Amino acid sequence: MTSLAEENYLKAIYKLHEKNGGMVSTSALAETLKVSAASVTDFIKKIAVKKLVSYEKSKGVILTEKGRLIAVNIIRKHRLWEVWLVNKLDFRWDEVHEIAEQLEHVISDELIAQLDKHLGYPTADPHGDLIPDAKGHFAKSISKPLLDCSKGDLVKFIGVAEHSNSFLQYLTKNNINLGDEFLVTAIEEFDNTFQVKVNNKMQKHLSKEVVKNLLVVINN
Amino acid sequence: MTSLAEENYLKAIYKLHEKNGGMVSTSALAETLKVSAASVTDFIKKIAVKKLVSYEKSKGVILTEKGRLIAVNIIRKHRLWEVWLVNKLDFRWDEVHEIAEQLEHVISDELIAQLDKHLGYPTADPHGDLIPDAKGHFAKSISKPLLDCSKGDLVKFIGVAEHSNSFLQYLTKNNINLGDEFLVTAIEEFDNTFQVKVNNKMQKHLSKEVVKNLLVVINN
DNA sequence: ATATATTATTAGGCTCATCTAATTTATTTT
DNA sequence: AAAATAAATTAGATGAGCCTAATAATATAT
Repeated sequence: MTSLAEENYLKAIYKLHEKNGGMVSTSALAETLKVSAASVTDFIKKIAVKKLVSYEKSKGVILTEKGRLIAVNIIRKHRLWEVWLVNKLDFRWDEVHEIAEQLEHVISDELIAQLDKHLGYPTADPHGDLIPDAKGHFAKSISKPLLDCSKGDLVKFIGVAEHSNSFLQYLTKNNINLGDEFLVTAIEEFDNTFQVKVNNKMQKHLSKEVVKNLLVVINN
Repeated sequence: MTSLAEENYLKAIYKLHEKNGGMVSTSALAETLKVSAASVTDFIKKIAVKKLVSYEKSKGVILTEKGRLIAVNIIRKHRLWEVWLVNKLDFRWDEVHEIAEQLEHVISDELIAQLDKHLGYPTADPHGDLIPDAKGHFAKSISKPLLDCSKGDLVKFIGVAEHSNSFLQYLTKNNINLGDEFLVTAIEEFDNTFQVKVNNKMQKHLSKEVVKNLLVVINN
């Protein structure tokens, strides 16, 4: 059916397309999957035959609907497992990715249905990423980077755009957590650094790199 | 490190040795792993080089301590996952084996430690099989088949010797559950059928095949 | 103790997912 | 537009884990 390698290729194609749009290049896939470009060319030719991607020689690939459904289903499983790891097993949000990378490949629709129920049908994972439903449908995201906010905005921090452990740990270390309320008290035009008041208590000074990766929704 | 195939071979060798004692034959492994005898010969030569088994040509294999530790660890993971599936996700005891077969290969000592804690450090899986500790040590089993009991014995049903879905479903259908108390009211010498009073309520007539596979401990 | 039947091993090959090196195609730069 | 650089593809090979068919070793029966 769908091998481990196939699942990983489809997921990588999905994520790269989501990030950069358009066709996904051989080299980008080689980079994210840590295999040679030659291996990628080989493999995508095989999954193109299976109608999981459409492939234009030397241009790149894009998922077909069939391929997209498989990819989204893996993402659904990945995010549900992450919720479980954080909410039930007390892992931190910077510890769960690698474990979920393994769990996402376990095959059992029954299992995922029961897990979803056990977790109370969560709509987002511990990083604020939306969890698609069993049919591969995502809720419409209403968040935007804090960078796009204006002085005086009162917002709620609901997700991260960057998932690196170093960024997650930076936030934890600085006591910035999902659900926090930010009031933008000042924006420095010159370097795009933000002054925010967190939960109406501590004042924080955040770099452009940080505010670009904090996803927020306008509060009320 | 340890591939999926390797884990499955080691587990199969462990289980066959546990069941039949002595060296494990090529044909028995081929049968349980559903591969050809030639593949088994090939594979055990490889894991013998890795010192996971000791192999005597045409005699069979037996696990080394190194191999045994890996096998027991997989069994530990399998049984912990089964407990989770039944206790937390509400699966029935006849539904969990196949799912646990996949989950047991997930690699993360941290995960297993947290899962164990989340489950309250269980000592047996939903079929009454003992769960080894993280060092690969089993508690000494004190159960025996109901078949070995005598008239008048008051015992507690704590495990099954046979794990087939048909047997598990037979028990469920007949409302015989782990933890039930049996009073042996009569034994038919001729065919080894047992009359038992379950939980001091219903009287049941059990075949030899059944009483052979019900594991019990003497109550008080 | 020899013949028969069973079980195990060897020999040779296959597929999957990967690799490196060589070549071709596409994109930039001058 | 030609030259230089970058990206993608092809060709040929490898290791893991499996296969079938042929042979060898062991166990069983006569």
